[in-house]
Amino acid sequence: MTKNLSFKESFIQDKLRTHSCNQLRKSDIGKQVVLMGWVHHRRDHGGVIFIDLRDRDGLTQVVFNPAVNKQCHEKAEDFRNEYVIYIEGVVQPRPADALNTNLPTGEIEVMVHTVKLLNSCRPLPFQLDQTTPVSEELRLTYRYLDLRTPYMANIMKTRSKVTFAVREYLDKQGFLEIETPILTKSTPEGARDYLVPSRINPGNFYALPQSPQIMKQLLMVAGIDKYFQICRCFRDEDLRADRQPEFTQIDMEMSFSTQEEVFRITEGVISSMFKSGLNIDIKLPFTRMTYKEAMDIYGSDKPDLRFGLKLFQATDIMNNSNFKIFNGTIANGGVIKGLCYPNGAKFSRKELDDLTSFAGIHGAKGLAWFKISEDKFQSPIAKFFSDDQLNKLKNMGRANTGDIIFLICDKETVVNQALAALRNQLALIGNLIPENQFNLLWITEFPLFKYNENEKRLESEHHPFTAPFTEDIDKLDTDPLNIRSSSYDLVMNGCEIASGSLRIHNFELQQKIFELLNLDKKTIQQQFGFFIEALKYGAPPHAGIAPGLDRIIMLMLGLPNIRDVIAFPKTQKASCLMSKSPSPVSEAQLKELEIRIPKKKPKDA
RNA sequence: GGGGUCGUAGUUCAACUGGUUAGAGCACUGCCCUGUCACGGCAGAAGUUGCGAGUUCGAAUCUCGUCGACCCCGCCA
Repeated sequence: MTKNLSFKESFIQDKLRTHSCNQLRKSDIGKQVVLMGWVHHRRDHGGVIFIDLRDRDGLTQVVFNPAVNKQCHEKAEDFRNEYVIYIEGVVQPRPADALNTNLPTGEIEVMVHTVKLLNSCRPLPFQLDQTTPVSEELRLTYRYLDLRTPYMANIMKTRSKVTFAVREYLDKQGFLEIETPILTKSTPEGARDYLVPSRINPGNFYALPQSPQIMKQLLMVAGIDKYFQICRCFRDEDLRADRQPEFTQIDMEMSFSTQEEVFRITEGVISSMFKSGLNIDIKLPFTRMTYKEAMDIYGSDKPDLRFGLKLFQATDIMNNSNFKIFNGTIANGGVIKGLCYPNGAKFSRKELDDLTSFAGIHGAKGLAWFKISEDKFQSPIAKFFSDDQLNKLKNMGRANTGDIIFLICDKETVVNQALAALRNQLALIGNLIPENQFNLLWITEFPLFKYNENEKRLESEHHPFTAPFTEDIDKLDTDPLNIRSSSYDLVMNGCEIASGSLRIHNFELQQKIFELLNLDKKTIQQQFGFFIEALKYGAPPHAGIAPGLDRIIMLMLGLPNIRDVIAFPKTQKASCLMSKSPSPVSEAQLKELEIRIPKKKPKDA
């Protein structure tokens, strides 16, 4: 047992703290106080010992002076980093030359006259003083230590405040918070489900919800009128910096509602989050843009509007040249789009090669570039084009001397995807993105369907419960790919942070949509039968949206990944380094579930 | 499934082109120090260079495989 640690003493009995470690100020001088917390730093001068006592909220310097209390001082000699201690003492002013202006409590200190060791601490796997960086691998393995750091503690506090603000706002707007099942039903379409085997019904599985979509619509049928839930969603897909297999949505649904009302409520939710989390007043209402506009000008349905670099059409200008690759691609239905990057003529050959391979990662087969100098177009392919073409290109890109124009020629989807990625990349390397700016943007009028080339069938762009755009509804049988939907996304700084739609509340229309998605009658009946049935019993018109809580907080705090806003996140391989999950289970457990794991074949077999 | 970056003491990093006993800061241990706040001083302990093969007289360094972390593509209604 650690020196000086007695089990008896280590329980605090009936004593409570009088203050947190970020509470005492000059006005408290003279008070008797009780503080408890962690030893953040110990400074031992042989005589007097200073300890920075830390809790969630901050630091307070506590002083052990042998001249004041010998026993306390002797105990403090053995204290080490992260020991948990109890102190009683008197708040006193610091000497005028020993103030610490870096600490809110820096004008005072507590002279200790009673001390108890509540717990000791082994040497740490990493230091918590944030003076040296720590690998994330280690932080995740000892997440409970990582969460003690002011950095993580502050994120958790902000997250809590923001979440509370959401509840408060939606409660005032008349929303009911209702929980929906975590053990629910697997449905086709969408992401891969996490499955949970049923012991009582062997061979059958629950699915964890990708979102409570159907349940919240059923709550509308149930007359709940306005529902919300801060709910966990699960999707068994590969992870990214901004994607975790379980994440939290602010799930909302409202009856007898319109897009305008959903926007108003959502803008209220978001602005209350910013107000409570950052004390920032977000400008309302948010900007709006149609999907078509966004794709035309930015090549993306989540454009970052904090910088320009708009795309332009160059198909007509650059067609019919001596450059056969362009001509051929256009003849096959391809397009040329481009963007002008100011002062880009100074890019080296290596930088351009890097940008070309970057475009390649995002699907482009090549990246054409034209450096603009006085009366000259420097480019490996300039020779294939007439002066007239090149001048028109310069005009189209509004290029000046010293700029560079990039062109990509391919199928429109590829062109847009690659140029949108290139646009973001150029903004990044050119430092064109202003800091501390929050650009919120509604994208509307998404297509209802997209075509899945592999499966040769229509897929929902949003989800199958999305209502078609009223004006386009008669195209269902004739021109489904050109139907717009009543769905909308909210984009912040080029990141999708919410997605929603007006829903289908008519069972015949819902059935029709399922059929267009090429789901056979049996599947529809098995997977969605109960839902279609519900729509037959007086389902009201309803609409909803689901902002992603983790992502919004990540962006609000300007963090590079979503893991930092989640207390116990998973690694890119979806495992928890701390608990080592997922992990094998016992034969007995598997037997109970009637699950057999096939033996792994040796690799060379 | 694919591409890329990385893995050295508890930790953060170093170790030149393959060449002596793999070094330093912090943490840790011991001693000293009564106004520090990333306190200071002296001394010490601490290494399967992720793991496994291979090349070589010789591997932290080169090659292959494997495990893990991160970023990206595919995927994510």
